[in-house]
Amino acid sequence: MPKLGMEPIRKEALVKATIVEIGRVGSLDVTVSQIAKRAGMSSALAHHYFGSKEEIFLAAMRHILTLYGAEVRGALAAADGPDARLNAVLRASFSPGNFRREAVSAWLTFWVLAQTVPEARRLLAVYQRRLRSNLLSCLRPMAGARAEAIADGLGALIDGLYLREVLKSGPPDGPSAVAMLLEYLRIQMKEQTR
Amino acid sequence: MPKLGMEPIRKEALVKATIVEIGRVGSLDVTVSQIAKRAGMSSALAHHYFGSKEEIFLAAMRHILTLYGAEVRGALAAADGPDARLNAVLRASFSPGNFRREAVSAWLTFWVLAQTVPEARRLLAVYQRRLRSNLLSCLRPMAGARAEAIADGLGALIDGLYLREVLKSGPPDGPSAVAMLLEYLRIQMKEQTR
DNA sequence: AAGTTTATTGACTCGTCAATCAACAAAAAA
DNA sequence: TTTTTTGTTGATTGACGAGTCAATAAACTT
Repeated sequence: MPKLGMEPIRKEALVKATIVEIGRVGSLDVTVSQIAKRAGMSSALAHHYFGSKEEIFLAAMRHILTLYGAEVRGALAAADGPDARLNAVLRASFSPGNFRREAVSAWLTFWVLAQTVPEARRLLAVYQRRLRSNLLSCLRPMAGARAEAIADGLGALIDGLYLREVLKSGPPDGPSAVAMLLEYLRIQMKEQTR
Repeated sequence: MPKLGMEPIRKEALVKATIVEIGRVGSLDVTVSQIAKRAGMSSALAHHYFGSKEEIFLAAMRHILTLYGAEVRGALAAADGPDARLNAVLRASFSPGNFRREAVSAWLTFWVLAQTVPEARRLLAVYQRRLRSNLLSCLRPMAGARAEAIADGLGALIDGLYLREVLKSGPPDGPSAVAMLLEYLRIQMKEQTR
């Protein structure tokens, strides 16, 4: 009973199933069959639409980055003024969604992928540039020439705090990570006035 | 021609070969045969001495952490006074050795492993505690009660900067990462005096 | 109605790999 | 010197997995 126009539906199902499966096993050691089964189709169909396992992973990575981008945009839209906007960007990186098992595994394994798969590296670079640009647009009004250095510091701190939160034992504590970021920002801004 | 007392020699060879192979492929997708071949023995012997692939990986992880620990200890021994000691600890995380392909892959894949393998998580926790304790012993004389917060910030910043250096395109720039850490430290210390 | 495109899968190929085992060799212990 | 322990590997097992393919069927085109 083949309905037409299945391609986007199947692809989306596969992408979501991929992320779930990566979260379930905690690595890229996921078979196309597992993914296809969770997405409710045969593995042959998965190959039909994506061609290879690597393409499936890259599509999943794009999806994760898209989700993150949407979250940031949403938070930014509701924020007024540089201060609130900066707050929104920082909080977005530590939202509950980013601490879900699937998201954590996705990020960690994508970092590994980025070592060797050029497209994965490119996608990661896109994300970092976007974060940096978001930070800069808030920081420039407040920090002027020092905005760049502060943005770089915040960016690295975000990644490091995220890594530590997700790998420590016990539940992650997003708010305390955000507090650390705000403290960093606070002393950087105080620095501003000599 | 079996010489006796081979066990430690074989194990060491396997551990080193494991790290090289992980660096070569950039992930844990390394076969026991590849490792054994590089270490100059049959895969059966690798299983004989380690029992399973996972045990080989954990031994490799212990080795990496041991190397790092030795590097820090060495740098600390040559440093006089809290300031110099702090400098030594920070620089040790961004030494050329830590930017070698094998070390990078090892750290990234161990982070992934730590999600699901308790022993890997434990080892990572040991490393983090040691780093924290090293930082604290330097910071307490300079920062008193604020030492803990500063140590946590430095720890996260180290991980985040490392991640960004190794995943960016182009060669990593250790000194600039260290400079960022020192800048963070500088403004934290300035904060000390209101 | 005939032909083309899209959807779909079961079966299969070809390869790989972790782990085991039997067997052999040499040193040490008895 | 017999026995035990230690070192070592080739061959094998048993399983799994990525990707292909032929075949089936529904929809759309002409």
